[in-house]
Amino acid sequence: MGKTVTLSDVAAAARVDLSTASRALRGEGRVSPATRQRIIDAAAELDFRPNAQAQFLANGVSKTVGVLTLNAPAIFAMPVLTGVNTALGQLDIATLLYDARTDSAVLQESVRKLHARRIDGLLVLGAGVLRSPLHSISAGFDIPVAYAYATSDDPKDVWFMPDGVMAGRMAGEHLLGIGRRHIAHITSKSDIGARDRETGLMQALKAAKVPLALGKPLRGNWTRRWGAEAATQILEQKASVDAIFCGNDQIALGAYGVLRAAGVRVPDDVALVGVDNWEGLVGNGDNLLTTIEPNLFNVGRSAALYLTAATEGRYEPGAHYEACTLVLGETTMGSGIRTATDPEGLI
Amino acid sequence: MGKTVTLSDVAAAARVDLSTASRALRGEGRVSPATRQRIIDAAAELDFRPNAQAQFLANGVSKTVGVLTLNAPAIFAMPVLTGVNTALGQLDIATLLYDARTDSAVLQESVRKLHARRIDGLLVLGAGVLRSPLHSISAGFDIPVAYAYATSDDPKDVWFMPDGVMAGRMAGEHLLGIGRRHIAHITSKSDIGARDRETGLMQALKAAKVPLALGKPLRGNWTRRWGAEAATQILEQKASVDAIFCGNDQIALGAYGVLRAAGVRVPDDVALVGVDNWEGLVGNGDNLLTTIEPNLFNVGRSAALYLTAATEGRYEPGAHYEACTLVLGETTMGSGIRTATDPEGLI
DNA sequence: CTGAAAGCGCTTACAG
DNA sequence: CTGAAAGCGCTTACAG
Repeated sequence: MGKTVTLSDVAAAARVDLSTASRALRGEGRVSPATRQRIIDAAAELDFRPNAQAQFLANGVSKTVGVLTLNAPAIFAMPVLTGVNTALGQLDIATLLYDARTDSAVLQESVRKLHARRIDGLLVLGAGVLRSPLHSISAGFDIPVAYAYATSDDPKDVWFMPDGVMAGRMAGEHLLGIGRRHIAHITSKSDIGARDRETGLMQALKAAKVPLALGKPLRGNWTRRWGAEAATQILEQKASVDAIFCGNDQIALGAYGVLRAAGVRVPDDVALVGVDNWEGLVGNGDNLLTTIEPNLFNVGRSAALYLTAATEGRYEPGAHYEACTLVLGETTMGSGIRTATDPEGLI
Repeated sequence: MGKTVTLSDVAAAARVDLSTASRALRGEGRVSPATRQRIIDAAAELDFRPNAQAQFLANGVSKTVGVLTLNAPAIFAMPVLTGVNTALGQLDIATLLYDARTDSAVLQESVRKLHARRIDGLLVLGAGVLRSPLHSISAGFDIPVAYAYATSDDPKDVWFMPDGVMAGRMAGEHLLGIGRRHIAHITSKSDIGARDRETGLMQALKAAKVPLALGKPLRGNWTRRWGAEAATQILEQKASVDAIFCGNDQIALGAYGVLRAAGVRVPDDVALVGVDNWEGLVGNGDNLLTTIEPNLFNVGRSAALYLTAATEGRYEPGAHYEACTLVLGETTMGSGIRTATDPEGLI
């Protein structure tokens, strides 16, 4: 392992000035084909790798994006962050994550550090609806700022979210598509995610001129327990329900348990759709639940790509909603969804 | 927004040479208290933030760690990566992620880029047992290398893993602790994770002089379906079993469904313990399953901290196992585990 | 204690 | 087409 080879070494080997070598290597400026080739050969010969730090300093960039978050290990933040990391890595851009928790002093200090590092862009991650302290962040930066898995009340901001309305619409259309006409909705109350999914469901029902079963959604919280309780209510009402769109997978699993225990066949009597697809990520291909995958990874990726392309003015401000995906499972498709290698359907 | 303020500006404002300013600001070298204070005041006044890129170049560091992985979005990789990001961010170190998938050419190119960037350390993430192509990576680097959620067959390597043996031991001790003496084990076959958990369970049983129920583990795969099938087998054998340690949560959930459907009370008749705690992360406090949390976030953090401290020689080579945590749930504690705010226990 | 100088490794006008 | 020079913004021996 000799010393690190530098541009001067290449220039010397090719018997040119290092400015000429610099030009040749990046294909700019007038350089005769002959000397260019000589320089390129010398670089290859010496296995020259230009010092990125030096280039950054000379170019005034850092190839680093700052990520500010209030709670990185949150389950919803991790896929977004992974999407950010992956997309930026493909562009040779590093990620500097500051987890500010709720401490405003830490946040201020983080912003200073990001400034010092001359970051090329700033991502604010998973803060829910944006509060003022975070909001003011963008003020001090003359670089692109985006919000991922967070929204803002300022229309000049740019943010990226999963498409909750689409999730609800897809769930509704799928249930209608398999012939269900008495579709109930169990969800959480007073939550923007819940509202969007409900809106989407209602769009689908309206388009098919099918009313919502029970007249209105059952609103509780996001837990499996609430799903069980709401399903129990539905059973007790002896309402005519042949499908339930559950606001998330936990609710769906809770409802599933109660329905099965009551001897209700799923999906034959009642079909079930959830949202989140955590089971799908973990479940080694179980495919129990039909669910809507919110593609959080893509939310992170889109936000990251925006940041790197923002200077080119290719993006509109405001909200960007990432498409979600329908994941089929037994709760709407029955055991037909099972894989050929494991056809017994033992669960 | 005027121009960016530089060290020269500070020096000029304090009427000293910039070399003096540099020394004063970082507290090194002989500088009289008076002029030092003058310089510090000037810096504060001008809101000086030293250009990190320039410092890196001068110091020959990058404050960037490279992360090489074969599949970043994998469910087990995300928490590890998040742990890495968070720990490094606290040290003002950026992360550059290259997701090489299985392409060896991409991998080689990634290594070149990491070299060019003069990364301060390299983390290989979640590759399972290390194969030769990845293994050779460390050869070209004269910086610390660590493996996170991956193992190596070279004892000179350093790697960080969740403690699978401890997971099995904790599960066993917990079941013994609540009075169970007929503990069965459902797990996956031919998997290093499965083997470690089994080893730990057997340690706990041996210490208590309690034999494994059924004589040996039921080995299948990691799916909920296998959990259901194995539980069915146990029921059919009419074996005397009052607890099952399941190799992961999916198996536990599959077994849970079958037991409940067969009228077996959980945990009164049969207690259940899983491993992974995904439900806990997602479940909004449902606490259905008693499970072992592998603390993957900590695995990532430890690997990251090793990388930054490696030069100080504070770490041993070889394996480092991160402690896991017992998460109590209804499947061993009954409804007593329920939160006070939601005591009905409807599921 | 303080300043003048060289250096980190590259880029980029500017002359020839 | 090519080279000599200044610059990116800091650090660090080396003199005084």
